[in-house]
Amino acid sequence: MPGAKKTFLRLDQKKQQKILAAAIDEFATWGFHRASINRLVQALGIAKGSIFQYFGNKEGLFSYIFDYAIDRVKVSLKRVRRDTENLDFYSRIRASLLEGISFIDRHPKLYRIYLKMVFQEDFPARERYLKKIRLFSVDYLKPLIETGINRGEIRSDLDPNIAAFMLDAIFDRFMQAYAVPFFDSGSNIHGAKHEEIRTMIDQIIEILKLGFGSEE
Amino acid sequence: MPGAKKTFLRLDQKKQQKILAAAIDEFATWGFHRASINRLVQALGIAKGSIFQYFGNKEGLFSYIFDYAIDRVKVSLKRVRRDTENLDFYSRIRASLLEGISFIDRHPKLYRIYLKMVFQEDFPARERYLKKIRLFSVDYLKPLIETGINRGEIRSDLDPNIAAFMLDAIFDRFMQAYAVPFFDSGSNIHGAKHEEIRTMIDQIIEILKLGFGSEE
Amino acid sequence: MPGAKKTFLRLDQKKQQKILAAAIDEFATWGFHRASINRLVQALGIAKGSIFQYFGNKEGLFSYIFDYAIDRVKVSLKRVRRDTENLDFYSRIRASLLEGISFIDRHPKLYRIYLKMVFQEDFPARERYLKKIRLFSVDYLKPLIETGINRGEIRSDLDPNIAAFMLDAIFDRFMQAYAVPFFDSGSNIHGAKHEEIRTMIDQIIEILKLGFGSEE
Amino acid sequence: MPGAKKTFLRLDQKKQQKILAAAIDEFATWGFHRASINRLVQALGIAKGSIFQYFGNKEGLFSYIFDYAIDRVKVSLKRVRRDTENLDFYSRIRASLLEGISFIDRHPKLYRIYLKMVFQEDFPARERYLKKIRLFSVDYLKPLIETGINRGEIRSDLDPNIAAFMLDAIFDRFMQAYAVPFFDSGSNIHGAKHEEIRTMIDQIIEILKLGFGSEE
DNA sequence: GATGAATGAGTTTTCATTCAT
DNA sequence: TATGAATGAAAACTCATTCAT
Repeated sequence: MPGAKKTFLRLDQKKQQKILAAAIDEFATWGFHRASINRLVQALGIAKGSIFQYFGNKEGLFSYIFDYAIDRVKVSLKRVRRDTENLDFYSRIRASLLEGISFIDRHPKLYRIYLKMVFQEDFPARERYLKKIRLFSVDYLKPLIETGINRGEIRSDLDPNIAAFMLDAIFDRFMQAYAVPFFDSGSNIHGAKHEEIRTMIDQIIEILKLGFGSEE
Repeated sequence: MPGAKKTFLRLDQKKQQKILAAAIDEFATWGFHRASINRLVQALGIAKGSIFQYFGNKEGLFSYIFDYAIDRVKVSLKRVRRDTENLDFYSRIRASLLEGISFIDRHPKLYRIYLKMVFQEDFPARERYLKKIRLFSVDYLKPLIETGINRGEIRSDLDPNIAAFMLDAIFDRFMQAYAVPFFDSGSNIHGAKHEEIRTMIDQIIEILKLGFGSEE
Repeated sequence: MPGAKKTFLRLDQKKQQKILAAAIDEFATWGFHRASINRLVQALGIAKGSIFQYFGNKEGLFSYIFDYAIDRVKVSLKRVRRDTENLDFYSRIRASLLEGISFIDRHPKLYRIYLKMVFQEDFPARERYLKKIRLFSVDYLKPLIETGINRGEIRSDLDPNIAAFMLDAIFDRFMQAYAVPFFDSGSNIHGAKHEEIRTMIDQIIEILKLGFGSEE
Repeated sequence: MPGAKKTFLRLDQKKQQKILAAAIDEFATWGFHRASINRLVQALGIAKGSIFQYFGNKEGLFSYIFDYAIDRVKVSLKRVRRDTENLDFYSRIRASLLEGISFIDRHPKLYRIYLKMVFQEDFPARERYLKKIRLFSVDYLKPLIETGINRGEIRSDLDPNIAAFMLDAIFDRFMQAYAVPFFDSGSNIHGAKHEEIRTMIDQIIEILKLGFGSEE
């Protein structure tokens, strides 16, 4: 049911973009429940009724935003996969991590929406959204791992599911640490120069190599 | 300023416990902003004004709950540290991870409150709360790592800060994955039998050993 | 910021008038702080939210009422000034006093709002409102006095500022005495027949003539 | 009914004074309705129930404060009357005005309570309080005027009631202007050096002499 | 198709007063 | 006599949604 209505899609691109940007702003700043349609239309200078005509209700609007975000990620990772086809497993993971933080840099608000969605359990239709992400994560990592095993870069006694979980966990936590200003110093990585982050990633890759790959 | 007033602390233990439990329930279910004092007093069968006499305002109530949660964690980890004093570094990390998921089993609501707090950036006085946690995490991990280095269980060329970050990240992500019903299957670990989790932890420990310790 | 929103100004005149009247009633009866939006919308038979859509908040509503009152006074005094252009100074003051009590007769509630505003020091944005009045009082009295001095009706050694203060004081206190049911009898003037008030004014004017004008 | 109960009067003087001072503070700052018993007992560090045992209810407390204020004024003016017995009428009025502003300097809070009481018409039992003041004002001014007429300092064709009204008006307005920070500059007298105020008073006295006394 | 006025249940917070201890 | 916990009505304000124009 939710999502964009034809009325929205018939608008000219410029207006669609404007509404999209403002809605992303609102949800990223306030989360779903505290986001205010009042404030949104105020900022946009359009009628309140229009939003409901375009998206049905608040959730419809959010749903559209979320699908848009997923699309951005998909496009982004597809490019990495294609560009790294000939590299070894660890280089591909490394490239993916770099792409992850690059994505946050380019779309910080989209990532914040995602984070809020994951941890605010009372989100409407939260499970449907999460399923989309899960499928997507598996879709992306599983082939990488399998190719790695086939090529002998990962020891064959490692359960691919466990490997996927670990990679997903590292991925996720690394991005969280990068996006959320969690710590002021010490173990914090946000604000660190990209060089330092690259060093961190290299260390992680090193550990993965030792842990995943050391067979002989 | 916020926290429990004398008024609350003077109540008999039974009533205090009842209110504490109901408030934890409310915040864990709804997060801070969507939690409703109306609903809370309804559930408790007491007057609305009483809550404000006990805690000053909504934030005061939350603050009290949060401090209570931190105390639980402290007690919990202090025990682990004491009980594992004579074990090697990796065994201690392993014990800490096990204690972490045990804590979630015993206090699932407290952990959910914590998660929401971390990712809802518009939380009132969020930074004050986060500082408490950060200090605490550093207080706990740093000595463990240093002892490990001194004992030669961790290679000396590893930056203790990086090590702390990685451990904190693994810790945190593992607990998140355990607490949040993120995935329905596959790489999900929530709902997995404790046996399987133990196996996962063992694998992680193995990787850490290889990554942190392999010096010679 | 505060004042009427477009939403209010777009309503049809009849409804605007009805709301205006009811709000004046509420503020005149209860003052700012004790005025109740609940009671107001109850009396009007409209939804509570509407008032906030019209005026933003309670202060916005008050602000609108106050500006309306100032406008009434301005119109009223402008007329006096124009109608008495050719009269001498003392006749003009006399006419102004008469207009003052006539204004109270026509708009008793507006005057009561004004009085409460002046003496309730914790009023929000009280200073902004008072500034409006002060400017207005000076704007009105100063030219009158200067013209009087130029025409030789006021002795030239009288400080115009002192004269303005005295006139303003007499003006103000006279109107207060007229509007506020201060005394039940004796020195009270409220409820006195207009004839008697005219006599009082004449005596005051006589004193002013002797005090301000006796030069030779 | 309202006023202080025996329970209050039996307290030792120090505690009575402390409560009196705190209550004056509260009422002067917030007016009657916005004054908070909660805040008062908080500031005093005594039990909330005590206030109700001492004064019955909020109005009883206010009533006691108000009576206390009237007493202060009475004592103050009685002294002026006695000290100026042998002076002429105008000197006595002059001395009274000076005593008025001196009273405000010594008891600014009491005067603020009075002002709020006069203009907040929904005050409980407001009329009873006002009657006290009226009687008092008449009691003070009438004898002064009559003595002045008898001594030939005031022309005999002046209605003593009108004279009393005018004096009361000037008195009152002058004190209001002194107490309330009404104007920022120009015609404002608050904050003016006492010297300047003395000059103002002298001019007013001069006008009164011309207006009241010029008989021959 | 666009508008925006109307709605009313919801929110947190304050407060004078009562009364059992 | 003193205490202070309990009360609940009242306050200002927000908001997603509806629907007549």
